[in-house]
Amino acid sequence: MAEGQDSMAGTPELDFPRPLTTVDVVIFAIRSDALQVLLVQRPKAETEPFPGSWALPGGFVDIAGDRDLEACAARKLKDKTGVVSPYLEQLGSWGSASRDPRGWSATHAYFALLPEHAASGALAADAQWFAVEGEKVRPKLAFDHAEILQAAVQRLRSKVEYTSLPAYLMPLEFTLPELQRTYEIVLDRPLEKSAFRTRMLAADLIEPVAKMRKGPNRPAQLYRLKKARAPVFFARTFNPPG
Amino acid sequence: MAEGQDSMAGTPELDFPRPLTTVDVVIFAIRSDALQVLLVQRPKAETEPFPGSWALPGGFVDIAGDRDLEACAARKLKDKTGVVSPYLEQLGSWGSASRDPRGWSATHAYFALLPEHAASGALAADAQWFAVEGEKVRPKLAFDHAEILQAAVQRLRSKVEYTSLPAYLMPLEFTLPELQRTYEIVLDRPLEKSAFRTRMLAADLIEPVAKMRKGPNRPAQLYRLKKARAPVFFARTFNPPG
DNA sequence: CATACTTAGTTGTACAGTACAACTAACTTA
DNA sequence: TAAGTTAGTTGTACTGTACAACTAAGTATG
Repeated sequence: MAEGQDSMAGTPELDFPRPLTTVDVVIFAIRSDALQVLLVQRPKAETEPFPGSWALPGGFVDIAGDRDLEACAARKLKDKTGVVSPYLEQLGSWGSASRDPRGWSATHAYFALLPEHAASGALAADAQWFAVEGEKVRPKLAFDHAEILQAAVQRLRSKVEYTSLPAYLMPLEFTLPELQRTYEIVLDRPLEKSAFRTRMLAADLIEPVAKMRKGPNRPAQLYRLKKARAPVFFARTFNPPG
Repeated sequence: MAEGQDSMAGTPELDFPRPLTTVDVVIFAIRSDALQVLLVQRPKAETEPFPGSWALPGGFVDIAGDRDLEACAARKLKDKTGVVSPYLEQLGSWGSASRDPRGWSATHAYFALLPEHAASGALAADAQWFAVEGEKVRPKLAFDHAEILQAAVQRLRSKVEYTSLPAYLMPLEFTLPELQRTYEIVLDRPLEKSAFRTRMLAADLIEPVAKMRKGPNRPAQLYRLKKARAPVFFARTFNPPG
């Protein structure tokens, strides 16, 4: 990067205007059999940009308190949901002169996956879950957050095609049909049962626990994630294109 | 993100310290039958951080001149290589209190793919190509640029497994064996000839031109990219894992 | 208590795309 | 004309999925 390269050689000049720097987090969970995302309502004071609008949780980097960007994202996540260490992945950054009325700003966007039980915990007062419909949510979002959300949904859907990411949306113990249902909700299309089972069991990702999920019909084997598993990558996508 | 959420409600306070904001570009090309990356030497003045070290091309965002982050990355690329619109993709961002001795800083990293002829053009005086060895280069890099380079190489290798990205490293006209060689250089492993040809020809990515590449042995069919082709995604990786 | 219903899980065949290997084709050089 | 090299094709095997029919195990209902 050569920080300082743009300034006078030999006399680094750091005294120029800097962009605003923020971090935003797209927090996903499966709730009510649907993919949902957590939004916060912006303060209603007219001095604020987009007063009263819904927005992604986030805010300025605190250069005194935040060690790095990921710690900043984790802090915002914890502030809004109380959740401490879920799946957290960097999504990308958006920066331009026009995205914030207060001036040139750049945001570092992350996305997080929460299991349902974590998503049902104590929310911040200004936070609320919204169903993802297509690649959008109902309310009009502040800033360029609709674009960021769209990128997050696309990234999630794309990775779900060939990774075990949805495992992070599951409770500690779950059945294979439940995991398949989560895949189907995220991908918004049905998957084939036997191929799904074969793939998941071959992936060395989950292990059976000595319990069954009882229900109104045949009980299902319960599984849990093998400990400390990074997401698994599959060599193929699910339904071949064309 | 709710920019401003961290400040007092009703009285947005923008008068707090902001991180330094930079953009860095990892510029790849195939040169001398190897994957190479463009580095620049930092000014030698002792007032600069990492004086004389090699670093990724980049620098501060110019909030007066740069419309957005990508325009800023394109500007840095053009400054160093003269190249105007190659393949340019966002890689990620790195930000922490410690990565720059001048204070809390965040960089937005991009990576670019250049065809060899573009990479051989007029370089900036402080710029030079280095072979990528493994996921590193020989010289010790300034800041956290070794880490950024490593992420770029990993991203490139990973995407090459299932996309047509290497097409952007090729000249306007090329043969299938040449394209395969480019894949092999990036992946650092040999690929199977017939499967490679089948995949590429089935991808509707390239079209033959009415010319042959002459050489000391059997001539090869020349192809070119179909116009305005976004990268193609394949449903499988090349060599199945395991 | 038998039967229907529902969901869990298995089995078998077909198919697509690649791996692997052997082959043919076209050119140069000696 | 023969040898060497690279381009390009062909055929068989294999892997993982698609598709569909099947069996298994429970509940609900008469």
